[in-house]
Amino acid sequence: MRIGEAADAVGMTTKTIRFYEDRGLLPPAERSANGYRDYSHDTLSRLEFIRRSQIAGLTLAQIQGILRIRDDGITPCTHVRDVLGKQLMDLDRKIAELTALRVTVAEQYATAEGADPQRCDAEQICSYI
Amino acid sequence: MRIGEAADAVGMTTKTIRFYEDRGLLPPAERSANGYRDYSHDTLSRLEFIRRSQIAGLTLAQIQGILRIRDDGITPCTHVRDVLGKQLMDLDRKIAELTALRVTVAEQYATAEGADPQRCDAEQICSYI
DNA sequence: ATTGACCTTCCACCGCAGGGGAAGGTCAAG
DNA sequence: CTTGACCTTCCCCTGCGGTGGAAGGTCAAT
Repeated sequence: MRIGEAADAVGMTTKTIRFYEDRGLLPPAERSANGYRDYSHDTLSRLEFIRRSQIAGLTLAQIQGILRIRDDGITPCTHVRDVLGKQLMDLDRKIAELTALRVTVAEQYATAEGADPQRCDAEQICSYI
Repeated sequence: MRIGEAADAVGMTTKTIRFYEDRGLLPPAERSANGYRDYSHDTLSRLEFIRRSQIAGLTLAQIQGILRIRDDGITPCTHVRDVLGKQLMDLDRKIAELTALRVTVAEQYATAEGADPQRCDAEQICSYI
């Protein structure tokens, strides 16, 4: 199947598929006699794996790491578990950071809500921030 | 004061200060006879305002919007309140997204933790994701 | 007179995940 | 035999917030 059909099948653009090949997430594509990329069903499941991984918030570099292990003929289970564990820690850290930031901004917003614009000091641009 | 002293005073690099001038967050700097930028205390408080705003997670574009209003001689209080309100909503949305993602990843991690690598199917690359 | 620490402008680059569009080749249908 | 829909490679652009470095000017101290 040609690249456009593959793209339609997995809901990506042809640009994205070529980009993944360029980045090494896909092996160099087979070519038809006319030079067009020719994809098999294997590529589709690989693309779908990439999409599922992205939904889990993994970066292309992390996904590539998993694919490389699979391509070496090794089951990537252990590595995947580690990557997911790291992703959990990253998410916890980000959520904690944003939650702390939310507290700060909520205080500033509360101040700005019930404040007197007269007291706004040009010297420091804005007294709420 | 020269740009290096200003940078030291507020804990930024000279590169960053020139970048802010280029982006319009600072007015074109006064120049000494030798062409060096010459900063007054006003610029320092402006730079400190930028820093405080960044700590609140505002983008340079949002900060610029506030500064522009102040530069027009208007107290930016109302605008600041709106920006902070939008920032609160953005934070809530991001926290909700990350929390939902965390649930998904935690499930995948739990599966990967107690799973049998024998059942790992090469067809779909990895059965946990 | 020269060294070293500043300063100036300008252009390019980082990560991240692609998108835009030009210039040209290929193929089936009308 | 031309039109239109594909495909190819190529390089540049996006947003975000800067950072790096080259080539050159300035100034105080030695």
